[in-house]
Amino acid sequence: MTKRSSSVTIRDVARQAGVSVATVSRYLNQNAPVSEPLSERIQQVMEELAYVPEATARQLALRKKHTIGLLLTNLHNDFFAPLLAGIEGVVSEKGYNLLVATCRPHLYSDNGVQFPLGSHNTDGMLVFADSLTDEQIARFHARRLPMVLIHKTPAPGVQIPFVTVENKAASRKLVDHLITVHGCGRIILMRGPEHQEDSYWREIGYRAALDDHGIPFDESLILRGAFEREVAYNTLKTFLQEPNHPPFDAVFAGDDDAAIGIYDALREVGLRVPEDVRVVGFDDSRMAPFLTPPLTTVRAPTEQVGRSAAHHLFQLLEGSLPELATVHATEMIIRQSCGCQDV
Amino acid sequence: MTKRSSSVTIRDVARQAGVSVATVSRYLNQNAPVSEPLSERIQQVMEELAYVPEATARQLALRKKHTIGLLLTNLHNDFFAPLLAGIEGVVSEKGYNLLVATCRPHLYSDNGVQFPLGSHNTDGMLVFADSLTDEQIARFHARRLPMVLIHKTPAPGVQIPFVTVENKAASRKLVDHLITVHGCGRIILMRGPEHQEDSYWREIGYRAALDDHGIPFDESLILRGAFEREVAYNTLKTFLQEPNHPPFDAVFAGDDDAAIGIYDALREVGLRVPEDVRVVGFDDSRMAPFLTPPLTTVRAPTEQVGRSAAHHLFQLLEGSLPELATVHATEMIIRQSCGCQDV
DNA sequence: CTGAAAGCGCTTACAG
DNA sequence: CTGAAAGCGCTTACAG
Repeated sequence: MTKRSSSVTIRDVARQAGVSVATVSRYLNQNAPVSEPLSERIQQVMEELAYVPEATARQLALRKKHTIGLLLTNLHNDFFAPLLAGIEGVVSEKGYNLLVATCRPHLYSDNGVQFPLGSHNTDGMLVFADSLTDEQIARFHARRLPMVLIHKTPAPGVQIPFVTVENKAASRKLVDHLITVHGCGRIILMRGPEHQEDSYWREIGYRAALDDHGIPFDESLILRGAFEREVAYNTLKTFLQEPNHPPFDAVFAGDDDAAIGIYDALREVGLRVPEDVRVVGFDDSRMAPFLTPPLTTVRAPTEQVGRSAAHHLFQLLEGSLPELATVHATEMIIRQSCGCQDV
Repeated sequence: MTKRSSSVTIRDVARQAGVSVATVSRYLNQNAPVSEPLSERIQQVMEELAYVPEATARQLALRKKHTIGLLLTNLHNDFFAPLLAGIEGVVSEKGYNLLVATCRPHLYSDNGVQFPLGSHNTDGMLVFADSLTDEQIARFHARRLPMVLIHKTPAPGVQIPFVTVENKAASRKLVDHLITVHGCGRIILMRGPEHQEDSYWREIGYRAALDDHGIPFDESLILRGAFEREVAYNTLKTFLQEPNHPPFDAVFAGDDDAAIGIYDALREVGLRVPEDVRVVGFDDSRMAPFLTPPLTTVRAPTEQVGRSAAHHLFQLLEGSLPELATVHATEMIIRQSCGCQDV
């Protein structure tokens, strides 16, 4: 019952068991032989004292944190649940800890910014999309912090493994479907966040599809959606309230979450999906099949992306080189919001 | 360019700046006066060397981790996204780190189990539902680890703050609605996980409503749902395949996620919601209003629960005593799955 | 197989 | 205002 600290340390158990701390440490880590009798004494004392090793001391001595960091842009999208589930699964399987933080680097200047995650508290990081700028990523990389990027490609020449999803071809196919099968010609594109890669490639796919059919690109049909339900809702609402907005017959929502906002905005002005306007999304979130009408979208294996990313990070930590680029396949899922009948 | 470690330490900057490490430390923490000239030198050297303080060393010296732990049962339910968002918000606002882990204590014996989270790596823990047994909680509590329980009440006599949601009255009202307004009399209850409190109180509410109307409780109408979509689906499917299963006219899904599984199972055997069977849920997840038909349910302020819990934990860490019991109000949300018309 | 001792990178009385 | 030194709780050569 000492005054200074209520917690029992390795010294306490060593003293109590009549051995050196080195021996206790060895027993604990099973990394050097310890005789039977001593082992028993130590084990017993540890239980009596309910000893639990102080992780930070161990981390300091070993210069290894045994934890990986996950940097996200936010948590307000159902997209993140499966991503987290995938990551957490492999992290815990490896016996590691998972530190989760959100970070919007574009929001604040670089001066004196202390990042929530970095080499000071993790052995490696999973960096989602735009949670870090290219410059910040480069800085971490220069200091040799193991990283893998998720839904984000490193800057040219920077060799950081990344795992993402096929965006362009799938988007092109989706928009092509709208054009070819449903005769759409005035398709609104609800963009994702500025400078976001998924957003970028989905737009490229959209443009390619238009091009394929000789439909001119119309800037007035490009709206800001941010991959967020509320934002998409508000943007479309504003667009619709404009007395003479350009005509349109479909909207490519950017992602499923935005599609929901779009459904709402459309409904409020009495436009029916898909009769009056066709809507398609991206992600195939858990919700997509249950919307009214069920959402035609692109399936992205988000949980799998989480798992791959985590695996690759561990490969890095273990000294082997994972593939630099991992692009998971996506698949068009036809449901009814595009105008198709029940499948 | 030393061999041993690529990272620069406080000694390096002290040496380079021609001051003692104590001074660097003081400058860093701004907790003791440092003269202008030295401050400038130090600042400059820190930048030159790109110095970033080693968190673990600091944690060890201060005996404070500056991180809180969140223990979950799993991540495969959309319920967790808003919970995490609420928690992460206040944690990062406080400048703390968030360690996330999942844990199913009922699955393995207590022998030699090393918990992923505890006093060895956190300053305090947020414990969700049954991620820990009462006994395990008691053990952590005995060692004075600050904790707040989420959607879980401490064992009798154990004084640990908890934040949860009103389950019983809301469930009673919901079931009463089914009986009174829609004339249901054979209502299936899809239970949540075994021994789970939310599940327990929702059942109590269900029974109370039955009682209010003199409807006898029928064990054969109680099904296992686990608050999981797949489980609920399978259980109901099995039930329906039984050649002479008891008749029923409604199902109280336990939670919204289970409700989705129920929709599916019902649809597959050609039963329509709400015409043939009424369905109600609990949580009011983001998905609920978009289901077909829109789900009548109970709104639980999950993100707010996350915020409260985190706030209370910080109060504990700051030495003040938060309220022991925080029960957030819930509210019945009538939509169409119960048979009501568009509201 | 076991122990004494140095070291991991910080902080903070204590003395000046 | 500043520095020398002890301490936080571990691990691991080094010597036996």
